[in-house]
Amino acid sequence: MARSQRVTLRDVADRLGLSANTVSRALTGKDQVSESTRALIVAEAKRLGYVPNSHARSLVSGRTMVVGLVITNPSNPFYAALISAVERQCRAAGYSVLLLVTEDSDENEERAVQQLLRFGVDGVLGVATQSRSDVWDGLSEANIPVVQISRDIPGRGLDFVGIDVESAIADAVVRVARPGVRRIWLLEEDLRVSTVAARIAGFRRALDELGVAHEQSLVLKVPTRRTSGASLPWRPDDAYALAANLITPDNHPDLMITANDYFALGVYRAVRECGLAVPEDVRVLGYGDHPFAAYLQPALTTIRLPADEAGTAAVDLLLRRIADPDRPRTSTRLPAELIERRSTG
Amino acid sequence: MARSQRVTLRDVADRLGLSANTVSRALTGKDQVSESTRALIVAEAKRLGYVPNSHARSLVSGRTMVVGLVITNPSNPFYAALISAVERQCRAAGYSVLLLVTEDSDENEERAVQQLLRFGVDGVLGVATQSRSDVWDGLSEANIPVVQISRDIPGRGLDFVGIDVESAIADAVVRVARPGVRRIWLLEEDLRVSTVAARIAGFRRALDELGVAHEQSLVLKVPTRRTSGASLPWRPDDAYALAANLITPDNHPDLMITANDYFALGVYRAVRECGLAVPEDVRVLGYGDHPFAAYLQPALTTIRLPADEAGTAAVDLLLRRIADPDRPRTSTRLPAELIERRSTG
DNA sequence: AGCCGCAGTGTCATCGTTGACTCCCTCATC
DNA sequence: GATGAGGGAGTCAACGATGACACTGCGGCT
Repeated sequence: MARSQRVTLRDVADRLGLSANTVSRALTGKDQVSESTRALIVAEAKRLGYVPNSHARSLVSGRTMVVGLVITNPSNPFYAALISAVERQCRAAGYSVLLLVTEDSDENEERAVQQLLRFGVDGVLGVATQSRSDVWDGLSEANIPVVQISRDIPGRGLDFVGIDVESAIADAVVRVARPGVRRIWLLEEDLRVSTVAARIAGFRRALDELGVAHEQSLVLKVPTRRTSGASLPWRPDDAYALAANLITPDNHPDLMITANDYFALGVYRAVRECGLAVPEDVRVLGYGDHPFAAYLQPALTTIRLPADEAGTAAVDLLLRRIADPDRPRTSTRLPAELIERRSTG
Repeated sequence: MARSQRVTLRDVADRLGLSANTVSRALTGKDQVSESTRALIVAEAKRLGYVPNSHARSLVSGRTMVVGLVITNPSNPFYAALISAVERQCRAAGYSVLLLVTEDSDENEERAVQQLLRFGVDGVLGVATQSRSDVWDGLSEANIPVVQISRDIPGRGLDFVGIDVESAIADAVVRVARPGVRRIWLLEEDLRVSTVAARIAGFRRALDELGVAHEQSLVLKVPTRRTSGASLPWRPDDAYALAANLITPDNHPDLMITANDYFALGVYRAVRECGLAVPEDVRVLGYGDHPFAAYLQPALTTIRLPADEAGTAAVDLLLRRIADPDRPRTSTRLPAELIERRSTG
């Protein structure tokens, strides 16, 4: 198999006795070419299998038609859905997606930003690790627009699209806590990110609205293992271990809120194993509405996150920002919907 | 905010009264530069915030340090894990990942290949739609190595890394079907892809080994909805609808195999609702070992897929292929492990 | 002293495409 | 028939980096 050289504009031009520039104009739809030669050129380009070289084009035009997508962990179903939505929306607009995974590590995030700078992407969509707030400054300095997704770094002048986590949790807890519910626990991730903070804030707000003393309540943190592998960030086992240690027939919450539906699996087991029942003794409220939630016994009440809308909105916002770098900064928080099922009675 | 021009080699060179070429040599680690000037250059480059332009580099070198990853649906947990593993392995080798999603559509797949050609990626990892077998030829013609993942298109001379689905299913079914099991049903996806074919083949092989008449068995296909959205490809509801229609106390399989664990959720409900029990009346064998499987009631026996290993192996293979285009074609099928739990008795 | 070799630099061309500019010819106009 | 306008095409430079090659000294050798 001969190492076939790639077909260039010149190849097409030489075949037809034209200049490379004319071929370029013809193929990019400029109007300084007669329709007859354009037809010739298009036909010949197709015949030779001409494919434009995007690097050469980027080099001279300064645009790449590539968007960077920085994600902490694609196995997180919310981010997986986000990736799909972002890719689809970018594709529709003619952009390609360069995917960078940070695994929630500082160092990877920095390297990702570096890669994006080398590439000179036209824009970036990113879920920040949030352990440092200045990591993304390099992009701003290079005039590359950044839209933060899900996690907000305030004060950096970046656009943001996320979910109104605090209200979602607050409203859901109030809704789900019927009279008689006094002890409410929250089973959280052990991460220093704004979404966790927002869930805790929503939880507290609910306690206030319900008039429940904060002392009766508890925020538990499931130790986070940095999954270096390609696995789900949340392990039901970890939630189970923590819950099983604390829940006894004499000491248990009336309502348990979990940071995700996978943790709820662990809680179900812990509750069951000490002879209690969901929802009679312990009501459970999940988060994320993963597809299995409706099929648990009892079916899990949870909060559905609009991942698809968030991804689409983020891309739309980014494209508008690329088109007009001077438009005012935007911060959008989409509402999340409570899905009531049997686990809350 | 002034539209800050990007810092180039020339900028660094001019500052120091050197030529651009010397700066290039210093920064790329060539040995024709004195250590003293190299130190000067490195310091100045850092001070100015120099970032190499990858497009310029690609243009002249012909290499991009980018790998294309073509996936049908990132919300499929197996592919999500694959994405993570591929990205991590590529990152470790200094490659970036361009992500293209096909949504199992012909047209998108073709566009993806086109994009990869424009980009001149150094290699491609792809899950093929398999509705046409020649879509990937363009890449081969351009001497871009392709490693097929999970789904194999034979006869195209492409490297392949996948899972030995047929043996996994065959062995698992034989293992799980204790004496007394006569009627075995398989609940499949309705897709014309090789993995589905392999599961069916494994199923048939198991029937033969068990000496069960094929007439007593059934392959059911859950109608596939093309999820244009960013959602899971498998809906428990669909499996439930199909299973609930066919399973009655008088007419039910002794063992039900499902193409994925989400379908098993639907089967659980269908079995339960007609007054039967898992595993006493109907044993259930899932596929994929999704994290909730261990937490179902009863816990689901299923097959664990080595997504992480597959992704890593695929990247390793691709890199070796890039290094040596003439090495013989490789086809690897990783074994999958049966995880026995209560749903099979 | 004269020559060679080599480390350390600079110069030039090149990758493929596009933008700015120039050129030429035709056709309409007076 | 001279003039101008303008469509259609070509020429040249440039984007930023790198490879090939040329050049400059300096030290060591004969």
